Amino acid sequence: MSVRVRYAPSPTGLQHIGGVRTALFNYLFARANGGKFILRLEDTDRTRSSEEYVKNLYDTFDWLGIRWDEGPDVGGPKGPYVQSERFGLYRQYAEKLVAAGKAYYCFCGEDRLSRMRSDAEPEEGEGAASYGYDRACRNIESAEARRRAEAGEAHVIRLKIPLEGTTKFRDLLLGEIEWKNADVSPDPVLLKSDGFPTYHLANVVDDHLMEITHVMRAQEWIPSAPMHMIMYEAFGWTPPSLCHLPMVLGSDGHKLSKRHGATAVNEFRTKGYVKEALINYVAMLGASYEDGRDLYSLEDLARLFRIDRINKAPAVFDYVKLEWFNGQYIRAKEDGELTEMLLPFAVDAGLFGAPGTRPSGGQDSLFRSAVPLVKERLSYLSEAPAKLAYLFSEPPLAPVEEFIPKKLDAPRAAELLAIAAALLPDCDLSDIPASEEKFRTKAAEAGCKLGDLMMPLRVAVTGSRVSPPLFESIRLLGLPAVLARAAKARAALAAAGSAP
RNA sequence: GUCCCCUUCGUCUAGUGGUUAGGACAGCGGGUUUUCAUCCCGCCAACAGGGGUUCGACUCCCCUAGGGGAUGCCA
Repeated sequence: MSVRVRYAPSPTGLQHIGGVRTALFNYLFARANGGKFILRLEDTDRTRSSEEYVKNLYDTFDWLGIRWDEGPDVGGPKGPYVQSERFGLYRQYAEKLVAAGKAYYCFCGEDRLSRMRSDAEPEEGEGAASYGYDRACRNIESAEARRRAEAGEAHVIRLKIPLEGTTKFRDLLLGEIEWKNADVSPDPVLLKSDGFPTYHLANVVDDHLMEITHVMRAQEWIPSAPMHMIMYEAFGWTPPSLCHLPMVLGSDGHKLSKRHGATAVNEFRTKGYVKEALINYVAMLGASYEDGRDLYSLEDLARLFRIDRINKAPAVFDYVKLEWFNGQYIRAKEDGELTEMLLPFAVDAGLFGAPGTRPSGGQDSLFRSAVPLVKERLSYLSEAPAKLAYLFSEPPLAPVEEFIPKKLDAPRAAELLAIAAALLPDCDLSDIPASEEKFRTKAAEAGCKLGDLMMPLRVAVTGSRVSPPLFESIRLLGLPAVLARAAKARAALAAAGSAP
């Protein structure tokens, strides 16, 4: 039987790292085993589901380059792949369980249930309290229950969890897991009063109908696994293999959530993370592939993925390490591709005029030539515009002290700046080593280090002590502009020198 | 409260009875270098604790502790 796995998110929020991790592992497992990866939208919570989140889901995975073989947008033989479009199915299957005596109508209202829950809160100094539904409706005569339901009385359908005995299943990662039925959630709701299924029913019915062979989901689902097994048993179906993935935690050690910052994939994207880095990093959260390697492409991962290389313990999401991966992939990009990736960030940041302005022809070619200068200096794509701004507009004059090399003073800085500027017309800036050699010689004559000779010029040209390489910058900027900036800086230094 | 899962450097991990417990990120210290960065080299740093089993335990078993999760007409 060939492998069929699914990612079954509910569109009730933005896609975040946790979801991507689950999807990625399912995808990798399918690819590694020549199986199918299926997307199923679990939009059964009609108050929280929204189109906006569906769109975000598509955008996210489209960006990441993770594609499903079957799904709402691409179709497939087991559709529809949206649960709200399968509405009729669930009542039908729930009724089947009722008819078989495995489930029952429950007429308890929300008010009674919430009162019951708050009563169960452990009081100060009190011992064990029981939680969950008290099974009040379980013993209603079935004919009586049917009559009330048909009379229009609001109701849900609940699964009968056996009062005694145990339920066990074999988790592909965790091994044998056995539960006392008394510890399973007491008679969970299968069909809500609005006629929609709960996750539990929909997930079991659809996994069966869609012939899912392996369910890989986060470990937070372990407690509901026994109930699902009881359902498969009640339906007389063979359950899929289960594999509960370790959770991804925030730096505070808790389940990843909005509180942890930029966990929505969207935000990583706008901050300038590249997809390869995100995929590589997330794939390594809670799993390993081969020894001695850090960098894996999606294709590598798809080939190497194995369940027995997954870790059981939860993993903490580390932004710093992700940043390292990002730098690695940025540097690995070919210049042309990196330029295309950087361009939107430059446009948005207003590098070419007002934010949103496209580059002119000249700006475009300048930008292309400048990209190699920042490539090794980027952790995120979004950092590029600020680092290159001095090439596109004159930077504000730096404070005087910025110009002054260590242990020197303003007059000396002005002098070195003049020497450096005077040397420039004699340099062939397309030959960096030669230009550098000229400067080195001149620095020796002037009795200072090369760095000291370059620093005032660097600050004059780029507006900062920290900048991309200076000779290349000067070449891109052109001599006239550079000399003008140098002159302006000299004037400022002179003024500072004459003031006490 | 109850139930379940987990436990190797700060973090991600390798390890499947005999290793100086390896790698990566971070940190620290050097080197290359026109600044910054890249790159290179080095250092620091872990088997939660206690019992067993065994000639021998990070590896197997038990207990304790700690962490996490679940306990919804949300998924």
